[in-house]
Amino acid sequence: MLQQTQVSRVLDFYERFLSRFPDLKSLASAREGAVLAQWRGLGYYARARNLHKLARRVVREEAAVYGGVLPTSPRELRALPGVGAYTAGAVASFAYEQRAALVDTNVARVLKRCFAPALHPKRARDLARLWLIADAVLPRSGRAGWTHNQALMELGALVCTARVKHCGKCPVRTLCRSADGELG
DNA sequence: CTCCGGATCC
DNA sequence: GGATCTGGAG
Repeated sequence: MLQQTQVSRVLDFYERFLSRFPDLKSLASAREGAVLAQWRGLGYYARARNLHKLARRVVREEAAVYGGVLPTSPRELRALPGVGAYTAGAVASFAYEQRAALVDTNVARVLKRCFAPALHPKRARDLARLWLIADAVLPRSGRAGWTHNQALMELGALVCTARVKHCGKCPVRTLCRSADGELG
């Protein structure tokens, strides 16, 4: 749901959706129409269809492989419908505490401003470089990586925002290559 | 690279 | 009015 959609907008849909489909099994046994009905109003309906396919694949078709549970490595997650590089990294890091980098729109902006101001995250070439930076600054352990990734995303969501950045309140302004203000 | 939804920010 | 939002598929 959070793919290209603001958290504040997702919250209500998330609660209602999980109330209707509490786990992968219930989602897999539902009709696609029922899933889309819960999704109505949120937009990007391919996400709903992909999530439904994912549930059926994990629970039914490849139950022998997955055992009804999501895999833990980014590479395996990436192979599932609707799961790209970001979502794979987010699930591996946040759900399973694996050591995995993740670059969403927030992290891309933070890393760009902090380490590589000349890059343009919209270009695939430059985004790939930001992924390399994300991996380079990622702590060794999965547990520390969880905190690190949460911190990067929070920084992007609350301080290093897209429209109005708040460099004066930023904890890493002294090492940021794009920071405003009298401090460098 | 384009398309996909719609609320919200500026 | 345009940009932006915890992207991914065709």
